[in-house]
Amino acid sequence: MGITERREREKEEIRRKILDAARELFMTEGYDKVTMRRVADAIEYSPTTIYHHFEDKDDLVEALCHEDFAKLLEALDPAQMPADPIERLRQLGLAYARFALQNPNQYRFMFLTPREEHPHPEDSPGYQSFGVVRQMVADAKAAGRLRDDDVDAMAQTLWACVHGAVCLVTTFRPEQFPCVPPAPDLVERTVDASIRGLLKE
Amino acid sequence: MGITERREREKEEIRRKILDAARELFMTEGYDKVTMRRVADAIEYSPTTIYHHFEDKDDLVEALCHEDFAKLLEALDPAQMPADPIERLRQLGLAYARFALQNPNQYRFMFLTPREEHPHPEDSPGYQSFGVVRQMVADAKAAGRLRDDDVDAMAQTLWACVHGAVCLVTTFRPEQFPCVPPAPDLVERTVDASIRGLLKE
DNA sequence: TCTGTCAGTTAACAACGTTAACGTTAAGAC
DNA sequence: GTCTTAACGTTAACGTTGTTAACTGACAGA
Repeated sequence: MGITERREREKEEIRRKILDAARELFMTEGYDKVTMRRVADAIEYSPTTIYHHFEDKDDLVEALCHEDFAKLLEALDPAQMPADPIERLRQLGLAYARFALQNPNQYRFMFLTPREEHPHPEDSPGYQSFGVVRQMVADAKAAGRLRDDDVDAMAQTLWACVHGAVCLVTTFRPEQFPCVPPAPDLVERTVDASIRGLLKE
Repeated sequence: MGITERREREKEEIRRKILDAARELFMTEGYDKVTMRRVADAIEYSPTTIYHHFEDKDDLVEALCHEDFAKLLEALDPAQMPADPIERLRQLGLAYARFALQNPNQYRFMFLTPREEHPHPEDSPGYQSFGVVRQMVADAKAAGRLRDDDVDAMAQTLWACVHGAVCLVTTFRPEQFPCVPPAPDLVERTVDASIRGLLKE
């Protein structure tokens, strides 16, 4: 049975090659510039080959971003956060923002592109990432530090605020910002303000 | 000179027709579905004609959104807001969100599409819209209600938070939300939390 | 040795943004 | 009244995109 295994391995290898080439293009030039032909050129295969490994372009980019959700989940590792529940939340927000600013194109696709697709399954990194936020909010609430009872709503509120800040910063170049360029610490300020807005008192 | 005037008028009319047809497509089906050919079909002209009125597709959509910035500015009319500076800010945030939720496709193009283009000129509705926010934050600060001194940074923070909430709500359908569907009042909650996060005390 | 599967190819399709080349119309110059 | 010129419209094409049908060749298993 070593032959079919080698076949499997080879198939996996070229799938990997496609993903790597696509990621390179995606990170440096964005979604539009990832054309099937350019990816094919990069790996020195014909465009049709890609369709033997991915259903279509969206499926390819989806696979790319599936991997990135795993990276996001890693970046949010609670083990690396301080003990104080509020300080933990703060560091979580900053880690999330750091990921977004370091991978703006992936971030756009992950959180800014409407999907026809079904929800993330419960064991997916995407689902789990939100679970981390939710858990930390629940902890802060259990510690009596939050003003509200609805953990989900509070977690979503925090997420929304940080999401908004990184969207603005990654969409507009500084000189395109309305009136004045973005405060250099806009993301931090947003994290702080949104958390403060949920605190008791 | 009545003739050249009629010519002008006719030219303006077809420009209007193009814009209206494009807006219809844009609102109901989104940016991708606005193809030059479909717009041309809708107004019963050849695609080439559009190029006599707009430089290219982006120029067309840009013109569309220029009109929408004017609508946004209208929607933010401070005259319709209550007197209390904090309550004013709150109503401003809600009005902004209402505009975004009612015109999701335009909103995406206005605030979520990276532009090569230069900043909005000072007298443009886009620039002025942020001016409204800025002014209300300045008023609240003058009333001694805010904790911080940097008016621009605070205005941007508020903007970021509301922006984030409407982005999430317009990007994901409820069943695609991670873990649980969005709190029905997520936008309100975000407005409230972000303002609260800037208050003195 | 034959057969069927599977990974890869070429060549084409339809749709897109865009443009060159070509009418047609009519305003303004003489 | 005739000529020129500009404006506005057309058709037909170019190059690019995602995608697919139809073929080719290798090779495991009977």
